[in-house]
Amino acid sequence: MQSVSSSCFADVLSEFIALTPREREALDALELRQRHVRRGAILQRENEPCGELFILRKGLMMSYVLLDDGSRQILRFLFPGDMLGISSAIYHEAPETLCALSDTVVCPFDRATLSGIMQEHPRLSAMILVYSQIERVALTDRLAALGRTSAKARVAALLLDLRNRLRATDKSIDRAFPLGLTQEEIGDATGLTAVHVNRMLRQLEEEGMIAREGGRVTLLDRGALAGAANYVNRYEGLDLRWLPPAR
Amino acid sequence: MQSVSSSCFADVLSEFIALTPREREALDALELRQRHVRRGAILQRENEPCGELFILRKGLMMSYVLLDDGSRQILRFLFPGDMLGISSAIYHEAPETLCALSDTVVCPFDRATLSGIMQEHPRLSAMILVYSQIERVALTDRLAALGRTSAKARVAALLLDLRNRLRATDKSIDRAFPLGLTQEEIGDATGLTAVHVNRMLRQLEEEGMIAREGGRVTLLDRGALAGAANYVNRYEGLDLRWLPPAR
DNA sequence: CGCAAATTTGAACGTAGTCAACAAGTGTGG
DNA sequence: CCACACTTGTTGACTACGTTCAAATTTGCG
Repeated sequence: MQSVSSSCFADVLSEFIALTPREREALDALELRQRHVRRGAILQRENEPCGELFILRKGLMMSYVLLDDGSRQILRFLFPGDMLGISSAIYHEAPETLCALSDTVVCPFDRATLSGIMQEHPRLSAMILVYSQIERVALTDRLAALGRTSAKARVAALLLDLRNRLRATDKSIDRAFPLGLTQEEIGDATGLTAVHVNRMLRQLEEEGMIAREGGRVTLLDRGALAGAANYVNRYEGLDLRWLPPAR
Repeated sequence: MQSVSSSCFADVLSEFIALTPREREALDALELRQRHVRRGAILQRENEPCGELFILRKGLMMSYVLLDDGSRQILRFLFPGDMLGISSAIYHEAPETLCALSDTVVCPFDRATLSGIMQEHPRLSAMILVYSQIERVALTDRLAALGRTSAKARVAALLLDLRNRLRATDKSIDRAFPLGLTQEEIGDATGLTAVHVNRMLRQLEEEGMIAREGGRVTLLDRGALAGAANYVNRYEGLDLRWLPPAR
């Protein structure tokens, strides 16, 4: 664990509002320490007491729950700049597991630091609420996908979402990106079996909507994919004019 | 629309923390006005600009999205004391529709009022964040249910959840409660067809887990239902010791 | 190079969907 | 108070999407 300078979370917020120096300084407190987490390692386990929150600085993680028949539901993929474990912080025991999908770097901080920011910076409080609401809406989109769309649509939506979220931190990504997930993981995110995910990917490929080679996916026809998936990018279309003034 | 006195939302928060007079007064600002909404009426429509937020004071509502094949996914049932439309407030256009399932009373307020509370009352900001996280976790439970559990388990989970949420505002409810939903609505919430919901209810009844008569449901064996559903009440087990001090 | 994990494919199966018809409520207006 | 229309609930027969199981093949990694 070593000390670092500027906040990754602040960079994400800067996409939407101009942070004041004081605000930026307060956010830096979230990322004073950093910890390396190897691929496959678990940062927080479901039903265990949860001490810390984290900012994900580098790499890809996921949150999931295990059902008592042993099956897994992946709730969310986590990208650099995401705040991890807010929902766990409000419970005595974590409602979900956090696990690294690649080698990652996270910055741990405690509830008191969050509490301090909420005391001193109403506009940052509001932005944290906004972020948790964006996540909420993204979850409802996935709920609708699992409840009411076909296997092909769910896989297409996942590919589009991955592409957009990767692009948020790496503007060089356009049509192609490294998948970084096994077909079993795609299945656990979309409520399908790995076998059926395979068939759906193949079908999307045969229909010319995507191409695959060596773990990389290319979205050949984003329009057609979006149509098949009725996908909405929830990081767009925000209205933040009502936020409290910066302090 | 007429003026009323004490806040319904404050009552909900009081279950978890002791509000100061100043805090209670600030929350009263959310419920200065009230509006009656008839069964079936729509309070906010998906993809339309969203002006107001609401506190639900009386009755039952739901939020849902429509997919472009015309199918509907019900995202959440809303009960007295719930804050409605936070997620809509952060977007230019509402991501979901709000619709009354019974005759209801809501208290409309605007973003500026919320913003004002967040400026003056850090602990209330934190509680609003806590509430949105409880809702988030409840959504992930449903995501896991749709992705990874059987039709019977989803229906059982919905019945348990309805019972617990109704009981939160009416302690007289124990085993029996008025369902207040059509089988089609249960299907749209659980990702099933009305026909299959009917079969599942019948099966739960035949197995002695529930009883039905005239729109009322009785949960005869909550343990067995909870087992079939792996259901967790997310309004329990909170850890709020870290909240900022009241102001 | 050798092993384990991941992917691919086929065949059989089963859960839930679809379609259709009928019954039971529910509310409205005559 | 009844007649009618409409919504909701119920049931059966058939269909289909996605699962399960199994085996072969490829990929990635130590």
